[in-house]
Amino acid sequence: MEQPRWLDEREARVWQAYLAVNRELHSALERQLVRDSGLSNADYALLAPLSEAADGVVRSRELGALVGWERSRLSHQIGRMEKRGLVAREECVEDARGSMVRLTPTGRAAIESAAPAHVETVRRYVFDALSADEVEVLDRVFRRVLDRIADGG
Amino acid sequence: MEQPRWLDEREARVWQAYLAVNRELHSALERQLVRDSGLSNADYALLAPLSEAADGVVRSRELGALVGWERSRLSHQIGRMEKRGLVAREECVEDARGSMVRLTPTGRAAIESAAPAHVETVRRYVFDALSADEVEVLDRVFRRVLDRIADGG
DNA sequence: CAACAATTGATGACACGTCAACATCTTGCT
DNA sequence: AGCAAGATGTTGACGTGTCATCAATTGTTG
Repeated sequence: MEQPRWLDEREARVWQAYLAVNRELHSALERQLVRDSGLSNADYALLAPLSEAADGVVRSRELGALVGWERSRLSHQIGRMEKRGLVAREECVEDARGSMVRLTPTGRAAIESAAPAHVETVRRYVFDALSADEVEVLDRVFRRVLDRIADGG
Repeated sequence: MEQPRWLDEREARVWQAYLAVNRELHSALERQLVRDSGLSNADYALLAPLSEAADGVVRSRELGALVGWERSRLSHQIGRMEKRGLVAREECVEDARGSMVRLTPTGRAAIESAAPAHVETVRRYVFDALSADEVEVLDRVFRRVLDRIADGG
């Protein structure tokens, strides 16, 4: 690392604002979810793709890919949700290493009851504040940043 | 909750992209920090404002305000950093309830050695990918979202 | 000043996330 | 077939984040 290329004033402000949005949005959504339906952001992240799958059954590996989580994180979260009866683990027929995750009736009821208020909250805090042009800029920008991170180091 | 106003296709895509940026950026930065300097994002978040304060001493309450953390989170993190010798707690003279946080020489060495590579990583993943116009849009958008969340409910 | 309220910080319990290590199974190579 | 390499999932340890609660102190108000 030679001469560090520091952030200029505007960049530093935007970076701090990004960190703040992260923090505040995450905790606002978590509070709303827990209060209105007893689900956490982590619960919701898994229940959403499960509820969209045929029969509410998804292979663990694929569920991980859908939400972008590592195996260990996924396994721990599924374990916690299993204890509360939101999902159930089943053996995988095609691949004896694998494990299937099944959405229980309790889990389906939970996500269906949570979704409207959750989406409404996202809309209220985020999309109601944005013009169509701004949404388009965000789309491009987020995708570009993701590409950069994926392109390694 | 009457008719839920669902997100349209583009909004849903952008929301997923936002969640992915969060996830990937946070973990990429964490990995870089831990690898190159043994600090976590949480460590860095506290060391940065401490290193900019006169004498490296900040009252706990104010440090919390600077980084936007709740008291409990701050107290736990300071405790962990104190164990590793990065900061030290001292009594507060003006207010016997309070507690002062002091950056130790070890802590200062850590943040000064970590900062250049960390900033370089933020620049590489984020700001090098953005035009000046896009940075300006992000500035406005982030601020508007923060205002909405702060305006309660 | 006394009583009540608010602020500040610490703590324990528990949820969440990451890493390294492990067991098990599948795949690919020879 | 047989073996090495990779894939899949789980586990334990530990760092991180939130909530409820507590103790101590300060602020406010009658």
